[in-house]
Amino acid sequence: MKTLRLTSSDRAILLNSRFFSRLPRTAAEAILEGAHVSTHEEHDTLFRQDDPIDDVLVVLSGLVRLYRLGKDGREADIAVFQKGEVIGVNTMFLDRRATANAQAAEPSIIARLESRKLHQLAAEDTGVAQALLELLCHHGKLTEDCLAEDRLLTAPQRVANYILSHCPIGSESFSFRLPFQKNVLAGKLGLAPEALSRAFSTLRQSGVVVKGRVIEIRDRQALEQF
Amino acid sequence: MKTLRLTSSDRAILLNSRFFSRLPRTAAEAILEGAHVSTHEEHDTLFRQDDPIDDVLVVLSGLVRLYRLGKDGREADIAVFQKGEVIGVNTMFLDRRATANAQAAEPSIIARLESRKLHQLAAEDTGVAQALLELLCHHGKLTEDCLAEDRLLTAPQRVANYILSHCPIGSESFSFRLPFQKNVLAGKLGLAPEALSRAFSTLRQSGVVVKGRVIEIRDRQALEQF
DNA sequence: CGAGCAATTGAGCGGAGTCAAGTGTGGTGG
DNA sequence: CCACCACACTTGACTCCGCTCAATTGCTCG
Repeated sequence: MKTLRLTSSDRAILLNSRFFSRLPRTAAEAILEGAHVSTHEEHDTLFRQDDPIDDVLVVLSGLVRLYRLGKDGREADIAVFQKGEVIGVNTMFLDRRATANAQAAEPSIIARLESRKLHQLAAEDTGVAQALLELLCHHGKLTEDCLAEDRLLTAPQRVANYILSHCPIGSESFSFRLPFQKNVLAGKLGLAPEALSRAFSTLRQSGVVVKGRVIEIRDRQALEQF
Repeated sequence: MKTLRLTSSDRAILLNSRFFSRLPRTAAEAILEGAHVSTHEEHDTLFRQDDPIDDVLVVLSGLVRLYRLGKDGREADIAVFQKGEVIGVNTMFLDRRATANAQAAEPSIIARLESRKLHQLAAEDTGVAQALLELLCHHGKLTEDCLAEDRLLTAPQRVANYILSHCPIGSESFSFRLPFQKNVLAGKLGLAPEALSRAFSTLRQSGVVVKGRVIEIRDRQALEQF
């Protein structure tokens, strides 16, 4: 892992991200001041549970998996972060220690912002605080969604849900490309890879065709009531 | 449900709560200005998913269950709130609509704060924003814990965990009283009531004795490695 | 063309949900 | 004071979903 300064395209990605776009311009500039970039190969560990954390991470490209370890070594995914998403804001306001492990699930490029500085900016500028509040609420809702899905839905239902969440409203049939390996999707949905595979099989009879990473939906209705 | 003004003991409970105690004094006073109180019987619904939400709720006494409904009518608990805990901050920064249902799981007294006002205070005073940030991070972590436990632990392990989380560190044997009905605990742990019952049975062989709502632990070691 | 990894499929098992019956307990009223 | 009822909880029997392990297929890239 090498650490470098930001290129101008890095800056562009950051400034267009959901989080930065809600940030006051001056604050955004200030944070970019001390920012660095690191590159990682697939399976690189970014940090481990209980590690002290000094940076907030932003995915510039690639994919980061956040997971916890069970006593037996099994892994449970908490979240998966894609381009433009922010990791580690939680810890900034807790005890500054990671609550989970983070691992690159693809070759990835990561921006590192000084969390001290961000914290300080939030304490000076309510605009920054506001952006952080919205970010946290959004994350919170996603985690709650995940928890509810785990408890209410079967594997095929979860997968159907996931597919529908990628469907533009109003379209009856459509197709899209999975943004990552099926392995990762399985983790994100709280399933073993085999279970995901079987779920796709089951959904075939509802008009879902899977070829490689491309998902094709023929009958949206059938999916919705699954 | 009747709505009243705050009594002085209500104010005391609020001001001692985790959230208010982190709030600047003037802001706390300002919020209490427009606050009201409502009382609810067991099973009363406080709000439903997708309801527009104008108030942030604080539990003064009793218990509030937050849950989502599956298509088949099954319920999945997202969180359970006890005295002093705050409900509905998330929605304040999203679309102001409830992401779940809330129900009194006991006869309960609830304080209602104007979320508009709280939101405005957060936009003026970074101290308020800071308190909200900490609150959200704390909630976020709890939800993540929950998700990870669901995915990593069996029913007896979850129960063992719950018991240990109520154990003062360093004590080898101890006992405590469940703060609510087993029914509610089951929901909180994502279990059917029967599964909770069976889990307690299993844990008996590790030195857990359950009598009514009182849990007694004889051998902490045994629990920890369950 | 072959090596290696991703994904699928099959067989078997175990955990937890469901339904149904039983046990206990606290509260009410005779 | 006791009988009875209501309700929380427990226990049993059964089913089913999803995990595990293992074998196979299919891809991708050297």
